[in-house]
Amino acid sequence: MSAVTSSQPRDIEAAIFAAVDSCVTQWGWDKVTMDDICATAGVSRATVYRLFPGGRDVLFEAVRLGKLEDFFTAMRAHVEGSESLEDLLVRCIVIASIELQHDEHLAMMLASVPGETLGDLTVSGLGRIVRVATAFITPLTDEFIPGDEAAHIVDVMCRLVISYYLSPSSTIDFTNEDAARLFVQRFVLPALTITTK
Amino acid sequence: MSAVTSSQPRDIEAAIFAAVDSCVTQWGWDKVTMDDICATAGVSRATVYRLFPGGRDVLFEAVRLGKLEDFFTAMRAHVEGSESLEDLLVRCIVIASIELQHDEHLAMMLASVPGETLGDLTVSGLGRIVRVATAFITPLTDEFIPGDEAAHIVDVMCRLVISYYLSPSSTIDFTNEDAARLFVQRFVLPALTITTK
DNA sequence: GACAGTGAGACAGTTTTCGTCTTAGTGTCT
DNA sequence: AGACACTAAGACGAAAACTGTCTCACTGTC
Repeated sequence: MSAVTSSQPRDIEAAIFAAVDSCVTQWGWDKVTMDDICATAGVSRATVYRLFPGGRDVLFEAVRLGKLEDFFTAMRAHVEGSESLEDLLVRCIVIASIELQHDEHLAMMLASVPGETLGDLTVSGLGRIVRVATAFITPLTDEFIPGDEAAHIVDVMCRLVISYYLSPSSTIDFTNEDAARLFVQRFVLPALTITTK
Repeated sequence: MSAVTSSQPRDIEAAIFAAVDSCVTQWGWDKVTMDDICATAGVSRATVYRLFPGGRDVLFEAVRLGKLEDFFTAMRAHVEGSESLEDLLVRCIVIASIELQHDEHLAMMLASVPGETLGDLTVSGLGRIVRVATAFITPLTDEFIPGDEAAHIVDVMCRLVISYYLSPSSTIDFTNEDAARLFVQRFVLPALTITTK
């Protein structure tokens, strides 16, 4: 995108990221080796280890972090400018749920431990997602409720979205806006300790 | 299918075959381990090694042999009763080409060496396919031409079908019956040393 | 109870993978 | 030209995974 005068370290990094994505899509986290990634990226192992000191863990962590940020950045763009807390929450829930359902690969990316199955996602990967989600979403709630309350709400909502994604319910469908709104109105907003605008 | 009085050794074998198929489809030959297969089949490793003494190689060989036989059995059923050598050859070519194109997974299954890519198929896997194809098809040509001549024809046709599958040509499309027939008429039948019925 | 078949897992030998390192090659600057 | 930064290729030992064999306990059937 931007001009790079020397050789293209950005391009190489991007190629590696793309290679990881491609390899994971093809084989899944467990089956991918560093050599697979190097070969796919058309890059030597030395280069990968220099760009990502720490090896496999660091590289995969970087990829997952990138995915997470992409996801929440895109989501934030879609929910920015909400005129009420209710609108904001509903949009977040619906968009996240739809996106998760649409891209199963994403869910694995979001998980913390590489080999982690979707079933195990609730165990260790969840905390991570909740943290990032909180960091990304709470700024948007600033104009409606104080930070600590927002963190609490986001935490709960995040867990619910993931739970309903992993194990859909017949009574609540978070990919449906009306259902999500009804849920927010009944269970979330009344739980607030202070009055919202 | 048939009644089995004791426990179901057939079912277990079938489960293992299905597991191999599933695993290979999901990860490819290279990435599949015996443990993957055992887990997928819901069977202990001891059982797999008892049913397929020799381990991985024997098991995979059995699976590939089964696939090969399925393929050619199905094909033979479709071409049986051809009323002329021309018809027989054309049908074989078209059906094999379509089937190959339709099921890419099959092509890998047909290859001899597990890790073999499609690109390498021409090297070592080809001989195997040609052998089996010859064994399955030549009986059908008996009423038209003598065995040694048939083997020669099948050999050539087999290589051509695979070649055009691996690297399609703009001039000949073996999945098209008319094209295949034209080819047989022009290049194959005239090459026969004796007169066909 | 004898028996055949199975699951679970320990075991050693082998192979693969990881992460580090060295070497040589390439293109860009001064 | 020479210094410099970056890379490919691959050797290397350590760690991990995989393989194939084995034993043992369990579960049904005869």
